[in-house]
Amino acid sequence: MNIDKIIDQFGQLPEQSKNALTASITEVTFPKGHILLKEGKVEHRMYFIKKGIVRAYSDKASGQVTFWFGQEGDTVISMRSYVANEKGYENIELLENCELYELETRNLRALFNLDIHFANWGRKLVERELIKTEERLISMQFKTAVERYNELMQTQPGLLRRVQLGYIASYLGISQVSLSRIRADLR
Amino acid sequence: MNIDKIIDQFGQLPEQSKNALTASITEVTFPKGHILLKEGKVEHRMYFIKKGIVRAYSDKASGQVTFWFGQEGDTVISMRSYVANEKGYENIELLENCELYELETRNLRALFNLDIHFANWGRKLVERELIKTEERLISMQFKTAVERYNELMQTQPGLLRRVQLGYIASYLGISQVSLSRIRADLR
DNA sequence: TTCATTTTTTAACATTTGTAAAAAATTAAG
DNA sequence: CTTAATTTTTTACAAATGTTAAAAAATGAA
Repeated sequence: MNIDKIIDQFGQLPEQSKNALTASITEVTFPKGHILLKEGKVEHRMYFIKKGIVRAYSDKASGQVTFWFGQEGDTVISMRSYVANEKGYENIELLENCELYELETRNLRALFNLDIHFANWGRKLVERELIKTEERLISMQFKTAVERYNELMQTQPGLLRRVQLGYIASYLGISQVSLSRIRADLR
Repeated sequence: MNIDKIIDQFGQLPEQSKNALTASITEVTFPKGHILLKEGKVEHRMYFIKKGIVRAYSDKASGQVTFWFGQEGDTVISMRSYVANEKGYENIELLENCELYELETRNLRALFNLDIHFANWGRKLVERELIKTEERLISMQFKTAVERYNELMQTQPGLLRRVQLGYIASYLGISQVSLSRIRADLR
C-alpha cells in the first residue's frame, strides 16, 4: 500500500501539508524476525506498513502474549511512548519480510503545532485507533472464544493464512490446545 | 470537578478558545437510574462528569455486560457514534444522581475546524481515552481475574465502595460467584 | 525426495469458572 | 423498629479451559 493511500485514510490533507509530511517519512525494509519496537523502551519512531505483517507481543512469566497484528496500511506505534512518554508494552516483531514507512514522532508533533489540517489529521488517526481498540476490548469482554475465532475468520481470513495458530490463540486469549479443540469442533 | 479543571486535563487552551468552548457547554443534572446514552443509537451529545458515577453496559442475550465506569472528571461519549457516525455499543446509566456538563458533538467538530488549539486539544482528549482503553485491553488479556481485582482495589478503591459487586464482576469479565470466591480467598 | 525441524492436533487429567438455587447480609421503606 | 426488597455469599454440580506429554502433520532445507 503506497504512502499516499495510507495518509488519505485519515482525511484529505492539502497538497502542501502532505508534502511536509512525506518529506519526513523514509522507506525502510527489514527481514522476517526483526524486532521493530521493544517492550520497556520509550520509542520515538512510528511506522506505516507498506507490505508485510507484524505482531505485537509482551513477554510475561508465562510466556509471550500476542495482542495485536498489523497488516498493509496499518499504523505501528507505541501509543504509551508517544502519548505519555512512558515505556511501551509491546515488542513489534516482523512475521514476514516487510516494507515500512518510518517517521520520527517529534516530526509529527512539530507538524501538529504548525498546521491545523495536520492537527485534525492526527486526531482522526488516533480516533481510528481508538475505535479499533474499543472493538477489541468489547470482543474480549462480550464474546466467547468460539465467537471470537469465528469473527476473526470472517473479518480477517488472510490473517489465519499468514500467521501461525499459536499466535492466533494467544491473541484470542486462549491456549493453543483450546484453539485446536475449537477448530476440530467446527469440522 | 469544575469545567475549567476538566478542560485543562487535555492541555492549556488560550482564553478565547476556552470561552468558545464553555459557551457551548450547559450544565445538567439527572437522577440515579437515568439512561444518558442508548445502545443502538447514533448519539450526538457528549458529557463531562462534574459529580457522580456512571456505568456503560450492553444488553446481551446472557444479560447486561458492564464494560466501563466513569467518575468525576471523566468524559462520557459514544466513540463509535462520534467518530464513525455508527450506532453505539453502550447504554450509559447513572449509578448516582449526577451533575454533568453537556456538549453537542457538532459544536465540537465546528471548533476543531476553526482553531488549531482546539484541534490539538481534541487530539489529546482522544489520545488519553486511547491509552486508557489500551490499558484495559492489556489488563484483560495479560492478567488473571484475581490480578485484575487486586489492581482495581489499589487503583480505584472508591469504585468498590460506590458500585455494587455484580457490576464490578461483569467489568472484570467474570461471574459474580467467581468474584465472591476471589474475595473469600483474600480473607 | 529425504531428513530434520517446526507446527498442529490429540489425549488424559487437573483446575478453574459458570450455573442455579438457597442462605446470609445489607439496604430501603413504612 | 420491623418488614420487604436487594445484594452478596455459599454450596453442589456441570461445563469449559489449561497443562503436560506425545503423536501426527506440515514445512523447509539439503
